[in-house]
Amino acid sequence: MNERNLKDLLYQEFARIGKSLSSPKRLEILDILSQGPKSVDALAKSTDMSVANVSQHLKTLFNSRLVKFKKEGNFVIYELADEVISDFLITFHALAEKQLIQVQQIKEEFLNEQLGLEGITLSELIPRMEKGEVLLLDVRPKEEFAEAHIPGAISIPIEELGDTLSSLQVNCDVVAYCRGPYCLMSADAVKILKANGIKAFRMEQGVKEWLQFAK
Amino acid sequence: MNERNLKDLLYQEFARIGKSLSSPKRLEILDILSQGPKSVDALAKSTDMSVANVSQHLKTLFNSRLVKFKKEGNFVIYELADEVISDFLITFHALAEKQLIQVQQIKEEFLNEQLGLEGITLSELIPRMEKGEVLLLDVRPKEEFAEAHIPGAISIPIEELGDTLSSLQVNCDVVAYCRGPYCLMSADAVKILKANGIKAFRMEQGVKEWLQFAK
DNA sequence: AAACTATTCAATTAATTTATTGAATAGTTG
DNA sequence: CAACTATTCAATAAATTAATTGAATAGTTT
Repeated sequence: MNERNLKDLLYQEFARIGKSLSSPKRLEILDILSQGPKSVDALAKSTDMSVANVSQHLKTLFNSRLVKFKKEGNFVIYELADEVISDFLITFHALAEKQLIQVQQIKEEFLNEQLGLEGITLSELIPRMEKGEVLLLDVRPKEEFAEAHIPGAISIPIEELGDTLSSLQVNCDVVAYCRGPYCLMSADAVKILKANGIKAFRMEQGVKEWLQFAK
Repeated sequence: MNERNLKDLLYQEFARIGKSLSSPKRLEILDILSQGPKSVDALAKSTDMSVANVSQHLKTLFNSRLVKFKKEGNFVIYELADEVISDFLITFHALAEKQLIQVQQIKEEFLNEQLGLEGITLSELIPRMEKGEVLLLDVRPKEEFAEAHIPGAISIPIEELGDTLSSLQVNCDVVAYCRGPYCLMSADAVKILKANGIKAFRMEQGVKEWLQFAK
C-alpha cells in the first residue's frame, strides 16, 4: 500500500458520510429523527415516501453509522446513532444556508408572501416568557414533546389544536414552535390561532436549536 | 406551492452541499484547498487526477458555493469560498472518524505497522516547545507556510529536507507537521530525519487544527 | 502573429443511485 | 394456526454521476 492508495481509501470512507447527505429524502429523514426515535412506517408518512423506499434510505444511513435501530414488537424503531449527529446536522444546515442564499429565499418567500406570518427568534422569546407576556406552544406530536421540549412550553399537537382552542384560556400573545426551521407545523398553528382572533407568532427554532442556544 | 413542494425544494438545495461531499476526490480537493489557494494544475498534481477531471469537480464545488476562484495570468486560482467551510470540514472529519472506526484503523495500520512512527499531539507539543525542548518543522510547500503556519515553526519543504539536513544544526528533538491527519508528508519527513540519526516525531494536526485548538 | 500554456467544454462510455413493484420474512393478534 | 401488520429483500427501469478523450478558448511569451 502506497500513499496514494491510503489516501484513496481514507477519502472513500469519508465520502460514505457525504453520500448519505447527498439525497434530499435522506436529509429529511435525518431531520425528523433529530426530534426522536420513529418507526419506518411513521417516517414514510412524514416524508410522503413508500415504506420500501424509506427502508432503503435507512439502510444507507445505517451503513454509514448515522442511524441505529431497535426492534419493538413488529416495529423497527430508528434513531440517530449518536447525539453529535444532531449537532452536526445543525452545523450542516447553517453552512448550507449561508452558502445557498436560495434556501433562504425559498423559505422566506413561502412564509412571508404566501402566509404573511410574523416571526420571533429564540433570543426575543426568552425575556418575553420570563415576563409572562407570552404563552409558548409546542405543536409537535405528543411523543416528540415527551422526548424533549423547551421549558415552559405546553403541548398541543397540531391535529388537536382546532378542538382544544375553545377550552384554552388565552389572555396573552401565543408563540408556536415545531421541529425547526424547515418544518411548517408551527406555521399552520399560527394560521389556526389567527383565524380564531388570537395574536400569534411563529418561532423558527425548535428544541435542538434551543439546546445549542442554551449551552 | 404546498408544504410538500416547499420541503422538497429546501432539501434539494441542502442535498447540493451533500452531493459535493459525496465524492472522495472532491473531499481531497477541499482538504488541499483548506491549506490555501491553488491552481487547477497544482490540484491535479496533488490528487493524481487529469486536469479536465479536476476542472469538472471544481465546477461542481463552485456550483454549491464551496469554492471560489480568481484569474491570475493564465492560471485560475481556486480557494475555499469562506472560512467557515474549513471549520466545517474539520467537524465533518471528526464526525466521520467517530462513526467510521475503519477510518481510524486504515490510518493507524498504515502509520504504525508500515512506518513504525511515534506520534505527538498538539497539547503535548505546546509545553515542550515553550521549554525549548523541541524544534517544530513545517514540511509543506513554501507557499502554504507563507499562507499560515504554527508560530515558532520553521519551514523546510519535504523536497528540500534531504539537502538542507547537513546545514541544519539540531541538538534537540524534532517534530514534523504537514497538512493534517490525512497528509503524509510529515511521515516522510520523520523517516528522512530518523535515517540521519535525528530523534523525530510526527504530529498529526496541521495549521487548521491548531487554529481551532488555539481558539 | 505564432507558439505555447492552462483551463474549460462537449461527447462518450461505464458505473452508481433512485424509485417502484411485488414477493418474502418475522412478529402479533384473534 | 390463520389472518394481519410492519418491515425488508430482490429485480427492474429511469436517472444521475464519474472518468476519459479530444477539441476549443483565453491568456502569455517570443
